[in-house]
Parts: sequence; C-alpha cells; structure tokens
Amino acid sequence: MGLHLEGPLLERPFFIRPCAEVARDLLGRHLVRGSVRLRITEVEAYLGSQDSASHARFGRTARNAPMWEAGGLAYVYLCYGIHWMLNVGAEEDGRGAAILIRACEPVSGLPLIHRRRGIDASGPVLLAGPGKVAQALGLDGSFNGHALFVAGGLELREGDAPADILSGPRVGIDYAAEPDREARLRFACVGTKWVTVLKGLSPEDRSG
DNA sequence: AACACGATGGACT
DNA sequence: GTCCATCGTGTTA
Repeated sequence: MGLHLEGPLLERPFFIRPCAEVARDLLGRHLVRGSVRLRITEVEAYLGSQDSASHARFGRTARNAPMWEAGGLAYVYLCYGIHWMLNVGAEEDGRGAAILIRACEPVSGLPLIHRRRGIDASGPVLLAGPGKVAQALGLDGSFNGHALFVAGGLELREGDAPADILSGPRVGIDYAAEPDREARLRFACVGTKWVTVLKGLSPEDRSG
C-alpha cells in the first residue's frame, strides 16, 4: 500500500482558469507536505486588481508578486503580524487572482499536525481557519512563490470532490466596497464540520 | 520616516 | 459577546 493511493499532482493548466472556478474545484483536493495530508474543505476566491477585498487592489508589489504570475504558485503572507495565510494563485499571468485556503480536514499526519498546532484536538478547532491550516503545514514566508504543481515541498494533489458546494460572502473583509463585500466568493464542502463559519453559506444554485 | 491597520486566533467576561 | 498580541506592508508626507 501507499504509493498507488497517492493521488497525482494537479497539473498547471488546472490553475489557469477563472479564479472562482478554480476555487470551487479546489474543494476536496489534497494539500500535501511530507507526512501531513489535508483535504481542502473551505476556500475564498480573490479575483484580482478590480476586487476591493483583494491584496491585488494595490497592484503588483514585492509581497503579492506570486499572485500576478500564472496560476499554481503559493502566495503566503503574514496576517496581524502573527498568522501565516496560504493562497493558491489562479488564472493567467497579470491577473492578480488567488484563492485563500480557509479550512481543511486532516487525512494523515496527525501527530505532526498536533505538534505544529500545539493542541491535541480532533475537531474543527484543529484545522478550521486559514492561520491554522498554514500552521499545520509548517508554512512561513519562505513558501511565498512556491510552485504547488511540482513534486516535493508543498504539493496540491487529487482528492475526492464534495457531493455539493455551499457558497456565501467572504469573511473578514468589511473594508471592501460593494458589491465585493457581498459577492458569494466563499465556497465550502456541503455537510462538512471543517468550516470556519457556517453562517452565510447556502447551496449553490445548480440550475442551468 | 512615521503611521495605521489587517483575508486571525486564542483567552476571557 | 470583548480584548488584544505583533509586525510587515502600503500609504502618506
């Protein structure tokens, strides 16, 4: 056992699509670093320079440079001086689009996850939150710009897609202008307990 | 060069 | 619900 259970890496074209589409498609995929494997359960799409909630609203800077490359690079930044946040770049270069990984469920590597998080919990308190996900993966600024479609280091691999998708407004962006503040750009796996805030989420309209 | 503040999380009332 | 740690970043001057 082992190797044949390892889903293949996502290839680069996966990321070179509209940001919200990639965001929905990231649900259920696996983030892998060494023994730690996490299944993505909640994400937020940040659309680019025209999105007043996005770091891309300032244009290209030293910090957010990975957002502006072609999709598939990690954008990792420090929030509140304390918490590292993991984003996945999307779309073609020059767009500034990226997806924040907000919550995951553990698949393997619990001992290391517990050690990095500093708690022994088994519920959502362990991995529901963008800072928690990055901490569990042992990420810091040195991962900014890391290619997620390359084996070794931090990887994005196939997983199992959710039965259905919930969507709702993004969290913690009160500074954004309308309509960005209300845009339904947060996505989560239906039925999961591994989600930061259930309030505001509802099933996507699948008609059409 | 100074300043304001944040895509949060944990402790606490 | 409230408070606040802690520092890199972008803004303004």
